[in-house]
This record gives sequence, structure tokens and C-alpha cells, in this order.
Amino acid sequence: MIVLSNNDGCAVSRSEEAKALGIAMATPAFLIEDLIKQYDVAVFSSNYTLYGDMSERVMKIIKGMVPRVEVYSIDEIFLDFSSFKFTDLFHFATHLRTEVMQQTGIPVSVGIAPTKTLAKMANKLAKKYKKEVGVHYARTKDEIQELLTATAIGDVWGIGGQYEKLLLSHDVSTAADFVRLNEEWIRKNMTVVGHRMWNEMRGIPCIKWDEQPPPKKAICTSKSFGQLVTKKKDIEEAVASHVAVCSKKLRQDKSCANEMQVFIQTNPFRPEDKQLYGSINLRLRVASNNTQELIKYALRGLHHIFQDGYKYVKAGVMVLDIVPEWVTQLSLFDAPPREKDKLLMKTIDEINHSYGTNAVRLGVQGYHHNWRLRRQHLSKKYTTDISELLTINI
DNA sequence: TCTGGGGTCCTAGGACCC
DNA sequence: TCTGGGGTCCTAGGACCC
Repeated sequence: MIVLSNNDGCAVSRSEEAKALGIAMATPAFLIEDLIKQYDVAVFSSNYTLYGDMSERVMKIIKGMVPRVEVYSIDEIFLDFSSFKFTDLFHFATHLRTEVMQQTGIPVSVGIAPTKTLAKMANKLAKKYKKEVGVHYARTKDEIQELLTATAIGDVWGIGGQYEKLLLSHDVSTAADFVRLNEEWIRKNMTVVGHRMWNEMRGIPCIKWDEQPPPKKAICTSKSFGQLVTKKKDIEEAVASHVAVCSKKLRQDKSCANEMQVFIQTNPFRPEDKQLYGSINLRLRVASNNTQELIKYALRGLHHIFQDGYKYVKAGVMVLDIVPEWVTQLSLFDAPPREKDKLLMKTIDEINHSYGTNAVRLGVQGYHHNWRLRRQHLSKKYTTDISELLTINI
């Protein structure tokens, strides 16, 4: 089984069997069509509504069992055991795993260690080698050393492709090799970030604990079109729709943006086409999270960067310089009916929450959406849409 | 025909201030 | 021969994460 990225582009999630077939991470789907047919690989478009809902369920169970947690991503959560009354952490982790499995059917693995970086390593080991147990605990000096030796340098949290290349060229192939490196060398070649990882791996916690996610500094919505687009009207619809998503997220965060960026792009994988990347930054007169107002800015910006005669593949909107709603500075010459607008946005958000995103939208967002994403292999929203409930044939 | 999307942090260099 | 010292803010580019 594989799951594809947006627009059914690349394989971004693969079952063990798919990996065994040689399907590498981020392989474009069109390159493996034959393989898919030959081995009857099950293919799914990504379904973030479903994943988000299942994630919430899993996190909720864990939050109910551990008082201090940090949700790190859609499928990862850090647990703070430092003030824990249970001494048998291994046993507790096994119990936690069973609970999650029983209530959601989702297998999880648990890594326990003195720092976040080591815990991530232990987790990887738990997942890789201890599938039946699913828990790995590295506590003593020897256990930590063993963990470091078992971890390839490229598998360390914070070591990406570039650093991996650099380190391999210096004969550093495992985390244990890395820990033995000279401190100054690390500081010089890998900045303070590398230095932090070095300490973390030696058992000294350096990565802070964010129990509630810090407010966002930028929010971006961009998507490839399902097909190449040449008409300005289609791009206007897409840009307006992206703005609607950004503004909704701003309102959710109780934030406003002072600046906006709009960008459009041709397909760089088609060298036979004329290429263009157009982008423009717009300063808002007054910080806002109002969809209608933000769309006006965005379309004005689009007008400046759009050029006829190109085949566009993607458009995006980013809002930046984000401030909390309550610190927005009004302009001396600004007198729109802000309270009324706010009520309208609130109502639209509520309706869309109950009846599905886009149940209510602005006319300029369009209706037919010639540019919409390809999602040919979409699974159902089993857990969030009453009309897509799981059916069982008996 | 066909190649994802959304973020963060750090550094160096330039412009500016007194 | 010779041209200060101590700062801040901004941006672009590069690294990373999921």
C-alpha cells in the first residue's frame, strides 16, 4: 500500500511491502505505474481530514494518561516522565500502547530516554527492531551507548541530507561517532544547532519544551493545479480560495496579519515551457484576518505578477507579520464596519464547520474549479462525515 | 499527461543608529 | 603611516523538521 502526496504526485507513505518492492520515498507516481499494476499495490490519495481526526483521538488518549505532553506533529507526541510516580516506565509504556491500539486500532511505538533527541532514537529502534514490543528504553550509560552505536548518522533527528554528507566524509557514520567529535569542530561546521544535538546525544537536554504551540509567524496556503492553467480568472479563483484558508487559520489562532505574499509559478519539470516565478509582497494598511479584505489585497497583487502566455502549475498565498488580534493598530483613516465584518466571518466559520469546508464561500472563489487538485484515489472521511461512515457487509 | 505542502531556526552581510 | 566602537534591524540563503 502507498499514500500519495497532494495532487496524487509522489509516494510519501509506504507499507513495508511497498518498500520491499523498491518504491523509494517521494517517487513520482507516474514512474511506478507499471509496478503498481503488476503487484496490485493499493494506492490512496492523501486524506488530511481523516488523518487529523485519528491523530486527535490518539493524542487525546495519551493526554489522559500523562499530565505533561507536547504534541510535536500529526503523529508524534513527547511525554514528560520526569515527575512520574510510576517507576516501571517500560511497563507503563506498554500499557499506553495497548490502550491506543484498543481504542483506535493504531499501532504506536514508544522510545524512552533522557533527552528528546535520544528518545526519538529509541523510538526509531522500537519501531524498527521491536515491532512486537514497540517500546525501547535507554537509561543507563551502556544502554545509551548501545543506542548511539545502533543509529546511523542520517537517522538522527536534525541531521538531514547535507549534514549527513558532510559527516560521512569525515568518517562519522553512527551517532556514537558523532558524539566523539570535537566540540569546536561541531560548533564551527554545524552552528549552534549541531552543538545542541551533540549535547542532547550526550544526555544533556537542550531542546526546550513547548507545551502549547507558540503562535505562528507565517501561514502559507499553496497548491498545484490538477492541470496546467493559463486563464487569469482560474488563478484568481485559486488565489481567493487560498486566501480564504489563510484567513480562516488566522481567525482560529485569534491573529491578524500585517503583510501578504502572493506567488504564481509555471512547471519547472517542463523545460519545453517558458518559465516564470512571480511573487509580490503587500503591506496591509491595517492588520486583518477578514477574508474579503485580504482577497482584495491578494487580487491586486496577482494583477501585478500575472502575465499572459504562460502555463501555470501553482499559486500560493502567505500571510506574515502576524500579531494577536487584540494588538492590531487601527489606521487614522480607516473606518470599515469591523465589528459587523467580524460577525460575518464568525458566522461563515460556524456554518462551514457544521456543513463542511466551503459550504459558504465568496463568489470570487469560483464554482467549477478547473484548477482543482487531482485526488483519484481518495479514501472516505469515515470518522468526520456522516455520509461517509464505514459500511460493513455481513 | 504525470514530480507535495507547511513550517522553523540560524548565519552572514548590509544598512542604519549614536 | 594613518581612518573607532558598540549596537540594532532586516533580508536572503541554507539547513532542518513532519
